[in-house]
Amino acid sequence: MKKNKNLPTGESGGPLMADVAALAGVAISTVSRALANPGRVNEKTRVKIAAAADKLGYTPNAMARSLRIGKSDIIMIVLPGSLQYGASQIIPQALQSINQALIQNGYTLLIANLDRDEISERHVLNLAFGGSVRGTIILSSELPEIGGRSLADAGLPIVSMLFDLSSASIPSVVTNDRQAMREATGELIALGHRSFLYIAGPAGNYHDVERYKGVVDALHDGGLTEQNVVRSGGRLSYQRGFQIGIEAAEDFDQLTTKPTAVIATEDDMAIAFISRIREKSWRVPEDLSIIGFDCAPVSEFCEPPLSSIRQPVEEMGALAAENLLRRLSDPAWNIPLKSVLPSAFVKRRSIGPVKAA
Amino acid sequence: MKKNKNLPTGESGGPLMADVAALAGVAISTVSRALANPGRVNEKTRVKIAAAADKLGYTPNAMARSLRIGKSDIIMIVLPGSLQYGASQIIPQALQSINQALIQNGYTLLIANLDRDEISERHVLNLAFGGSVRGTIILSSELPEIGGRSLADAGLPIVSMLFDLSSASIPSVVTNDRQAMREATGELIALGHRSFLYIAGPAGNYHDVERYKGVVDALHDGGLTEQNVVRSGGRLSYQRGFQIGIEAAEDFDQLTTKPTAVIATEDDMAIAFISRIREKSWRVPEDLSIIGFDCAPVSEFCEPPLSSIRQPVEEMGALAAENLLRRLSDPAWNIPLKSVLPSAFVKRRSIGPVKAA
DNA sequence: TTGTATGCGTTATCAT
DNA sequence: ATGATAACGCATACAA
Repeated sequence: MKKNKNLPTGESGGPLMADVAALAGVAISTVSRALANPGRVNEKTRVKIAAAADKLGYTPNAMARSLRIGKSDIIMIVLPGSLQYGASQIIPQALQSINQALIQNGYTLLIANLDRDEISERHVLNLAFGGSVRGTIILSSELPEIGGRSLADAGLPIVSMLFDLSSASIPSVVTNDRQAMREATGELIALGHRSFLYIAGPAGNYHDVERYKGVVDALHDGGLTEQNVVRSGGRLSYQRGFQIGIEAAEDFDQLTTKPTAVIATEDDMAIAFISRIREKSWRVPEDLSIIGFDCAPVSEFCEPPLSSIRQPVEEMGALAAENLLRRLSDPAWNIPLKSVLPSAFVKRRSIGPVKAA
Repeated sequence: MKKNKNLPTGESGGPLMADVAALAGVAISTVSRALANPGRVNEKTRVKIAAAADKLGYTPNAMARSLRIGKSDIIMIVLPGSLQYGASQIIPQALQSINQALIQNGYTLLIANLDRDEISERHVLNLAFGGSVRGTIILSSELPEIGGRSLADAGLPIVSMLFDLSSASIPSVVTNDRQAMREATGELIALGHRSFLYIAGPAGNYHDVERYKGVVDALHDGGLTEQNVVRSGGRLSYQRGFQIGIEAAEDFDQLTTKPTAVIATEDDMAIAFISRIREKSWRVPEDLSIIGFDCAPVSEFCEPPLSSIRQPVEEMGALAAENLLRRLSDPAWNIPLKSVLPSAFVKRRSIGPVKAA
């Protein structure tokens, strides 16, 4: 293993292509071909080179290769914030399926920002504009944008997931939040509920907006209006789902006429709400029906098991990754601007008929 | 913005240092200096160059830079498997704090694997040996190792976190699992419990082994022996924590003499166990006391709120990152082989005095 | 202080 | 089918 002498600094390097070439007794360019286009080299020399490479434990330098060919194999994932979405696990689940698709095609996953502060934003843009990255999957309603640079202008293929960014011309893979919530709320109405508490996510957040629209749709379906719903929350981010639920329970406590059903934008809120409301001797679902959203893994082990809406997270992740990969291998192909995969209501014991007055 | 003509393929490139140099009317090397060592260039030219760079929206090519200086700013994280550790969120929490420390120092976080299959292992090793990566943080008891290559031999600084790999000479940041579990079990003994069900993690897993040792320590402290504990589980990975809890509840059902306290290696197991056992009309803590481990965010909203052990995850992540960064900036510095940050027992309503017989 | 020239490790073009 | 050589974009030793 020849050491390269002029290494400016840092850890010592491993064997180079030149070392393999020397050992195999061929030119560097032949080694390059043998490794990349095995078909365009004599089988005998190919074997010889492969043996040499193996013996030396040669691993190609990815950066040199990327620099030369003008593209890398790194896919950047831009997250909306923390991975710690309480119990919901939506983001980790999404990452899981994305990663699987990427890695099987030889790509590498770079997590760009778990926080959403300025230093992280700048970081994202440097990566995007700095040539290190081949494409981007974004899970956020806002594109990183700072100092006149926007992620959209980095010349990289972008796909969005979970958030509908199609209006910004970014191909998006989403679920039918609105319709799913409409159906779920419909179930409550069918059970006789006429008065609701809606526990909201962050004000203006895409999911909160869509899901609340679904609630209103259902109200209209049932001949009701927004008058029938009281909103709570809207001040904190999804990362603080439990806290939102706690505050909603306090709000509920203040209400003079109590709703008979509670609809949370997300499971964490519902879970914390139930916990607090039960401490005040409210029974679920006898006194109060409650539904969440996301079908957090823990939701079926709650007391009572939480009715919720299951998103096809893995399918969305896989499709988003698939779309990006196809676009990368065929720049002429246009990713569908919007793909919608359906969610499903999962009925559990947290809802029941409205209490007879 | 001059287009570079010979781009082999792919997305069009942005402005280069040469473009900035041309616009500013200086040599490329001067631009390089102005951007990297602002001190070693005339202030006037520096301003001129900065203006030109800004106007063109210049972002340095990270790969070219890395190739030239022989080191990258990418830190690779090797995970034990899925991010979806049920509700515990330990891994995501760790990632969060690591990322924060890294990004503030100009480093980038690369998630090497979300699964732990062969293709991922190979991927990890290619990254490590391929020069793309500067250092590694591993959260796993097993070093990627395949085809004669081991992550340990990549010539990269490695730090471990959550898992004690100090016996393999890898600097590790861990918590005192054993002692923490000893204290928690001691609490149960102090409450009068003499007969236990231990819900085990994966057989041979570092955390399971350590924590169980702590249980045994406590038994001895109290003049008891392993005879006083029945083990359940040990067949599934932590990713299936809920499933382990379900099966433990079934095991419990079969026992002729019932333990009065249950100790789970991890919260998910405890949560699922409680859910199932309550369905069979067991009351917690009146009939049965239960503790978990990790203090999952959701644990305080369980019914009843779950007693558990809180690990200083963020502190561990920060320290691991800090150690790695210090090592990178000072190769002569030796990272402490083992750092132990203490966990703390959090007492909640899931435990109580043993029922009078 | 600034410019010139060389090389990082690889791929691709062009001869042979 | 293979080899010599020039680039990819940047940083640095050295010369001016």
